[in-house]
Amino acid sequence: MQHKPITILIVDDHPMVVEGLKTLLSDNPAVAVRTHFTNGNDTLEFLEKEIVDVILLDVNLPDISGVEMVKLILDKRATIKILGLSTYSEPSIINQMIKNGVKGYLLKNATSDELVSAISKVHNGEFYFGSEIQKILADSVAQESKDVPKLTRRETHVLRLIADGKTTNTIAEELFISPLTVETHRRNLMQKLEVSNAASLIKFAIEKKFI
Amino acid sequence: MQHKPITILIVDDHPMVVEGLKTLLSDNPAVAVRTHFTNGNDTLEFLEKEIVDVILLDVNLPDISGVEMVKLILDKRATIKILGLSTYSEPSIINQMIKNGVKGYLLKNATSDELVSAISKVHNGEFYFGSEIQKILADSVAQESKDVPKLTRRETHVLRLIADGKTTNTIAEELFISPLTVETHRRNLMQKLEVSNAASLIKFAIEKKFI
DNA sequence: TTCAATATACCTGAAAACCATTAGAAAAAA
DNA sequence: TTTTTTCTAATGGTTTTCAGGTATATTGAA
Repeated sequence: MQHKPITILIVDDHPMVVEGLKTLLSDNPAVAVRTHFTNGNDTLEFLEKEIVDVILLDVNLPDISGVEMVKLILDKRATIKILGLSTYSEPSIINQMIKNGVKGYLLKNATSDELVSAISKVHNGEFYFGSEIQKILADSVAQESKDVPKLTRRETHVLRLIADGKTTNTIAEELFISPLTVETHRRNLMQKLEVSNAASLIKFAIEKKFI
Repeated sequence: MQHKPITILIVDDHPMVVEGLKTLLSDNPAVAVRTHFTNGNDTLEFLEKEIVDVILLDVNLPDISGVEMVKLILDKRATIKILGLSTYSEPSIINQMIKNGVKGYLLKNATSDELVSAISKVHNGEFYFGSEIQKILADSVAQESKDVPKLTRRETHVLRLIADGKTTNTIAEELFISPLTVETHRRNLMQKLEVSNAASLIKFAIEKKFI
């Protein structure tokens, strides 16, 4: 049975990758690369007038973040299936992309087969996440549920300032609150995070990207 | 004037990039991609018997680190010109690669022109570093010369332990020295690093990869 | 071998951080 | 609207850090 080919839009600022994708997909009659863009704005402009079936979207574009792009594209064209594409796998970004509506996610070390399979899956309304991505997702879910004890906004703010090396008094001045309050926050932070000194607190802050 | 084409070996575990490079280079009669490998060991095995002019070497291979690869390749075939290739630019890695003997460095968002130009330059015995890389190198040199005030081995060790969240007494026990000595080290560290509290000390330690 | 750098150790006082607990006001959630 | 959470603040005490200086053994390089 002969279908119309799936039309593809490539959005990636790496010429090597763009050419690679085109080459990898050129053998396959089931897909047709319509065109490509190297930044977010051109892509959005194109989508004002035209439409494709699947977008291969690099996460790191020079102008607009991948996470933002997903939202903007789907606001405009809700039916387009977006397949995220990145070199390394950052759980938080992947999570956000999924929250915003990507239908699949590929690492750039994916094989030609994976690529085609991912495209046809998302085009059929299914999801596609490679085994590596699935592992990351599982890990991040597991971590989220146990690790991070949900800091309040104020606590997060105070933690950031503590980790900046600021003293209790400085923080108090900066936030227009009493040093005693700052100390209370610090103590609550240490309790929540189950640490017993400032060092571990700062380590936590840096590791969890609070800084 | 018609030269023999420059023979190229591509080493990268991303099929998309490999295909992209091949496509980008296929137009140009001055270069000829001999073959490609997706890991370090296969590459080294190949180089036992064969030789090429220029190797396009991805920094992040699955088996051997890029830095190590440069050394291993040049140990075997000192005349080969190696052009480093990576998506993101990590100063320390780039520096190490250069120390080990790469003749140039490209980011994967390089254009086709840059790519060809880089290849021909390194083949002619020149160096090639894109403007972004040059900026990184300049920055890292500038930083190195002023920032890091050369900690002694002991100080580094103590710093690591402090940043691990260990108390003075614990550190003292662990190193079989007096807690007072640990405090002295801490004090000297703070003086050297020009910070006035433990928090900043830990931040320094983490940022400078002491941990 | 001498000298400089390093690692070790100690003292002291002031400042800051840490611990435990309580509690009212404000904001968010139910 | 009521309930819960969060933010604020205080008391009072203990521990740790910070900053000043001093001093000795060890090590490595000139």
